[in-house]
Amino acid sequence: MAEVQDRRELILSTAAEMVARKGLRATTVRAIADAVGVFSGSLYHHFPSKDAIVDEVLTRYLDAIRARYALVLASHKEPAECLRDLVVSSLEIAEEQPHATAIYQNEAQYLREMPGFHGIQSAAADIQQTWLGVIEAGVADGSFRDDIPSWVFYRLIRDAVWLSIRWHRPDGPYSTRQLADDVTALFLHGFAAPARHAPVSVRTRVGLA
Amino acid sequence: MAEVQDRRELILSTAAEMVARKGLRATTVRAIADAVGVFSGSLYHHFPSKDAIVDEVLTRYLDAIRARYALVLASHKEPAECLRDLVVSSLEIAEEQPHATAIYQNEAQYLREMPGFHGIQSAAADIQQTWLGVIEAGVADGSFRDDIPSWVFYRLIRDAVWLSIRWHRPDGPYSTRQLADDVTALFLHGFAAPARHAPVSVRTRVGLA
DNA sequence: GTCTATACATCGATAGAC
DNA sequence: GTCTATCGATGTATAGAC
Repeated sequence: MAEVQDRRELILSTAAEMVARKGLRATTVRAIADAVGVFSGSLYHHFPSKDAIVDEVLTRYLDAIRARYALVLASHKEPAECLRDLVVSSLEIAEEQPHATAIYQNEAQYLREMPGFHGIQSAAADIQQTWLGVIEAGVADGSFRDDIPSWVFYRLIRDAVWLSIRWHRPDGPYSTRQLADDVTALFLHGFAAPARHAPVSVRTRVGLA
Repeated sequence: MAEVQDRRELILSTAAEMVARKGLRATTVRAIADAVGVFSGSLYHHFPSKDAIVDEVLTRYLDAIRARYALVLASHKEPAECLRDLVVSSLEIAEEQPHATAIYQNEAQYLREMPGFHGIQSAAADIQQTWLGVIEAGVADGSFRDDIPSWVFYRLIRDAVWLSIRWHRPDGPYSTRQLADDVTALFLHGFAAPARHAPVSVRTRVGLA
C-alpha cells in the first residue's frame, strides 16, 4: 500500500521536474515513464491522463500557497509587515516547490486554454486577492503611497518575486532569506540612495560572487 | 517582388502572433499556414523550418532592442536618467513588438535547449550588460544604494518591466508612458509613503489600528 | 510560388495478457 | 500493478505537378 503511494508520488515529482525543465508539451508521457522506470501504459493505472498529473501537481501547490498566506493574514500585522511576510512566504514556497512554481509561471497561458484546470483559476484569484488586500490596506492607512495604482504595484512585485525562480538558486551563497530582505527593501524604499542628511544604517552583508 | 516580401512578412507576423498566444510547440505549421491563407507545404518555400521562422522574429526583435539601448547609452546622462530611459525604451519596444516580446519571455527555456538559436544568446548578453553597466555606474557614483547587489536589482526590474507584457494593455486607459513613470518611481523610491518628518523603520511595531 | 499528396516520426491513450 | 502491443490522430517536412 505504501509502495503504491510511493510510485504515485514518484510519478508526480518526476513529471513536475521534467515539465518545469522542458515545458508541458515538450514533455511526453513516454519520457516521464522512462524516468520513473516503468512503461508508458502503466502511468494510466495511476492517472487518467497526462494533464491530470500536472493538475494534481498544481492543485497541491496552490493549496500550499493559500494555506501559508492565510497564516500571514491571521497575524494581523500592519501592512508593511504583512507585505514582507507575503514575500518571505512566497519565496519559501518557491524554494520548497521549485518545479511547481516554474510550471505555474511558465505555462499560465497554456493552462488558461485547457479545460479541466478550472479549480486552478479560483485559487489564483484567492492568491491575488490576498496581495491586493494587504496593499490596499497600506494605501488606506497612509503607510503606502497612493499615486501608484495598487494593482500595478501588485503585478510588479508579483512578477519580481515569483519569476525569481528563473535565476535564484536557494542553495547558493545568496540565500532565500537575503533575497526576501532585498526584495522587501527595494519595493518599499527604492534603489535610489537615501538622502545624506538622514542617518542610514548600512547592514553587513555576506560575501557574494 | 514586393508581393513576395509581403507574403514572407505575413508569415512572420502571423506566426509571431500565434506563437505568442498559444506557445511555440502548440502552434503547428498547418495552423500558421491556414491563418496566412496558404497550404502548409508552401511555408517551406520561404523558410527552411518552423524554428527558422521564430528565429527570424526573435533576431529582429533583439536587434531592435540593442539599437534603442545604444541610443540611451549615447546620451551620457546620469545613471538614474539612463535607468528611466531603459525602462521607457523597453516598454515602448514591448508595445511595438508585443508578440516577439511575449515569445522571448515565455519560451526562454525552450530556446536554450534548441540548437540554431545561438545568435540569440549573444544578443541577450549585450542587453543584460547594458542594464548592469548603468546600474553599476549609479552604485559607483553614489546615486544608487550599495547594500543590494546590482545583479539582483537588475533581475528584479527586468522581470517587472518585461513581464508587464502579460498584463499591461498599451491601448487601455493606463498608458505605456504612465507605466514607465510608475515603474521608475517605484524601483527608485519605493512604495512606502514618504516620511513626514523622521524616517521610520519598517520593523517598528505599532498597536492595532 | 503555390498546390496536391504523402512520407515518416511521434504523440496520448487503450486493450488485454500476465 | 505492470507489461506488450498497438490504434488513431497529429506533428514536421518533402517531392513533384502545375
